[in-house]
Amino acid sequence: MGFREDVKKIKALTDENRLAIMLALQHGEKCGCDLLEELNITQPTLSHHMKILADSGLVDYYKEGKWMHYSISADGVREFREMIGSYARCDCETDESVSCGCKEKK
Amino acid sequence: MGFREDVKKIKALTDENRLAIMLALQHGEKCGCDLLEELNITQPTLSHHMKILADSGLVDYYKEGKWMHYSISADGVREFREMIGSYARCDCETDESVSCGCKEKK
DNA sequence: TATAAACATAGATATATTTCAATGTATCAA
DNA sequence: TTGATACATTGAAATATATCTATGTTTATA
Repeated sequence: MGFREDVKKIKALTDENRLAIMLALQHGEKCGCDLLEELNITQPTLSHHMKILADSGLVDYYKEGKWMHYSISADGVREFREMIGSYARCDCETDESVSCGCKEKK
Repeated sequence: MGFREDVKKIKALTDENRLAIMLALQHGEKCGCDLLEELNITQPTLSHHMKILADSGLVDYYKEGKWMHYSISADGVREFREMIGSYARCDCETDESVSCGCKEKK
């Protein structure tokens, strides 16, 4: 099972600061210094979070001189949502023939 | 910001066993004993994970005699995906006028 | 070259999470 | 009533995570 990679990607969104960063990037790219002003965290902490978001594929980045520019990855977002959808889904027409073994234990 | 609750919900899917449980429930409800047979974990560990999934709203349950019956919550899944989509999204037509402050520092 | 700015890395600490063994509770059956 | 089954709770141990301070690296500028 390749759950480990998916868990790692989903963990990108399990931190309040990283959620705030995703919202901050929704209207276009920003550099690290801009993000630092919006979030009450230190620069090393921001660096830590941006690495996690970039590794997940949700955030793209490029370096321009001294500045790192971050933006939401449209492809990353699409793939992320598809991946989430593969777990957060249900076959709503429940097939009783595959229901649980307790039925037979009665 | 109400990020804390969303982080808590997203954490429901950041464990390999809980992802396996979501897949195991995709074709209909199952009782705890069935899930125990599929997952190489102890009963208290399963109980722990089911509580987290139920608290997130992704999984419904009811008790029937000795047995707990678990199933995917269609409403929970829909709300979960909408919540994820509020963070994993981008306004793809980037408005340059709102780009980051570094532009002016040059 | 020397300095400053932006960012990354290393190390330490506090907290959170996963897991299990042991035990408790509720339900059913003999 | 007694024993067995299914599940929950408690407490402990190992691991992971978030955060900071201190420091290193890269780039631009005086």
